[in-house]
Amino acid sequence: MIKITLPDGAVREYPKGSTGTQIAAGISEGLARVAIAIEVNGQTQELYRTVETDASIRIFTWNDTEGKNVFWHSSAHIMAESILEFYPDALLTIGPPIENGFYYDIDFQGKSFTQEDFAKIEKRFLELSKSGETFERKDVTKAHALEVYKDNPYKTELIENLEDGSITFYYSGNFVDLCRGPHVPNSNIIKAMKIMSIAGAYWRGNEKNKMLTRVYGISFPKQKELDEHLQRLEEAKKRDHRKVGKELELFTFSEKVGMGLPLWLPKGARLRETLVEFLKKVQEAYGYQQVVTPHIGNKKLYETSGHWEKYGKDSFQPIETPEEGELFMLKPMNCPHHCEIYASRPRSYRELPLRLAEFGTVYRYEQSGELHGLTRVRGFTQDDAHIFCRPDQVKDEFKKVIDIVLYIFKVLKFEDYVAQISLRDPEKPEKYFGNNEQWVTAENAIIEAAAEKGLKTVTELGEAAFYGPKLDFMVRDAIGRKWQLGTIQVDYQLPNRFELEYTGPDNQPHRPVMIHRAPFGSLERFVAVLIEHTAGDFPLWLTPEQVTVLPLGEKFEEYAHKVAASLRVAGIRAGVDDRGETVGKKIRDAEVAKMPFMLIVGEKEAESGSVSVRRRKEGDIGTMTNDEFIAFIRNEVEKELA
RNA sequence: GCCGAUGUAGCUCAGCUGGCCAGAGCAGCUGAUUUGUAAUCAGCUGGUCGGGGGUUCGAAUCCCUCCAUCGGCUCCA
Repeated sequence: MIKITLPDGAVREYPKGSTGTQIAAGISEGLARVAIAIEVNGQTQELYRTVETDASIRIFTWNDTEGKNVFWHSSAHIMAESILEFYPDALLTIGPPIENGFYYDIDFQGKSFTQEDFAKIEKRFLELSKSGETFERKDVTKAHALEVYKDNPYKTELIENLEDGSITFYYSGNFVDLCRGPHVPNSNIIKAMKIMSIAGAYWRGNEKNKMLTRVYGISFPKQKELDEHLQRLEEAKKRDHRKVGKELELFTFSEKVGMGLPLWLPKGARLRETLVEFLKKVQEAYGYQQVVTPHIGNKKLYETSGHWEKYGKDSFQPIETPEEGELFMLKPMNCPHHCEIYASRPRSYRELPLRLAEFGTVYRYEQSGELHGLTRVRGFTQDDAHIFCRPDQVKDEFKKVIDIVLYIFKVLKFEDYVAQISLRDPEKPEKYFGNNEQWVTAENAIIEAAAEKGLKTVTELGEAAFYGPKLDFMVRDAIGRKWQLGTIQVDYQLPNRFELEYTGPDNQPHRPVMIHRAPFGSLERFVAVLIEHTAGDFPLWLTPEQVTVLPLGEKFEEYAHKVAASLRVAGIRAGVDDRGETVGKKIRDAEVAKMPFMLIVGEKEAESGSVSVRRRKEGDIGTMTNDEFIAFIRNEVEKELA
């Protein structure tokens, strides 16, 4: 007998050589029915494989990420099998599962594979999956593997890099593929499948290599789940910030101005300003000081900072002054400027931490194919700040920045987030700048700060920047998509390069530590995420226009304007819809434009100095005096920001 | 930058396999209507069919090229 430890710590005994299926069945029949794979001592494997020694195990189902990965990986095999039936000469390369489905990169060798092929591949896929294929694992020698794939340079390359003795093939139906596995017990659990799209992808992601055709697909255990998935995609399309931004007249692009350079329309600019004011106020409370620096900087500045060397090719190229021939760059980063502000006079340890904040607009040359709405642009504004502090202050400063980020998330209702702690790759210390002691201090400061703030974290080794470790916030929006927002990074490189110093209590010069942080990241990207998170239905405090006053006919326009003016004096963003349209039409337009409040004013209201309040999506909520309404809406805003 | 798709009025879209003056709805303008909680009525304006080149008696429709957008690849200080 062997001892099997379950995830909850329970230990059960099974006969030596039990299969994963038998172990699952021992836990419950229901689990055995939905089991997809088993993890044995950290290794995921097929359910039909046997367990020979004591082990701790987990059973994976469709509800686990690992289970989905196995499910989709097997689906990729079946899709490849289907495709090969129609394109026998196609060369397979790799076909992994991804976050939403799977893909297979295929060299069609000059033949074209188009959207017209999707339907027949899907049909064949379902026939094959229904036929109940099993995935049989076979160990093969390297020599054999190379022989089988002698006509496929991609697989040959993969095999070359594998260790002899660790190479496995998987046989399913008439299909065989070089594959590490594992796979589902039987293809018949895959009940629904759709090819989503095709796209070009370089072999091994290197643009010097041949471009392959990447076929994206997704599959599910139930047709209903596929339908729901497609519906979610529809919903995402409806929330697309490019579409909503156009509908709500927030921003636009112009070919004449240039691709990737957003133009903020009045309503978008209003929204953006509100966000800026909001964050400025929060930052002031936390002891930040605003600074302003120019949009261009001498190329030497970026040579000093190291950005020219490392990112010069991703910047707009320097502009030369006509007389002196000096080179200036559109600034790709604010930090060098801020370093110079720090260095503008001698600094004492007493004035640290020094927190310099700027809504700094930067310009970066993104490749044309990279541009995407507001999320990937060539000119954008960072909610940047640099904290210059003593090494022993790093942890406290981190905690304060975390507080700011969490407050923003709370106010904007990003309720589902994790913090990613990015540390050094311990195997490659030479990749990083700064001495070991500094790294250990900074990494521990981040880990402790996150722990003390009770953050849900994941730790990634090797994801740190070369100049320091960082903490990034990933949020899930209202429809479950992940976005990376705020970032906090420790930097040892810049203070050195700029030779920044402060005089310590010992009257000796010391080097400060620098923390880069941007809770929004960039305003452009943040607004895009916010649009998609809220579907354009912004919270009252943030929405570009809060109130529209609707006069019942010409006679009451004067009163309507008076009401709107008094609201504006009270700091409420209000306007009047005095078009010669019916009230019904104006209400409809306001509802469509996501106007939170509509004030209908006619004879009754004009006489009594009141307004009839209609709240978006709710309808008529009764009559109030002007002052009552002002108090009411202020209270609503306060509740949101509390 | 690369692969693929798309590009018709301000917006959303129709215009099939090349052939009468290129259409609709919304928006805009003009006029009438002066409205009580999600679309009042009528009329009008508006398009080098992304730009350029070519094939053809004839091109929005076919071909080439450039530009932009979309989906990916790569990268992201």
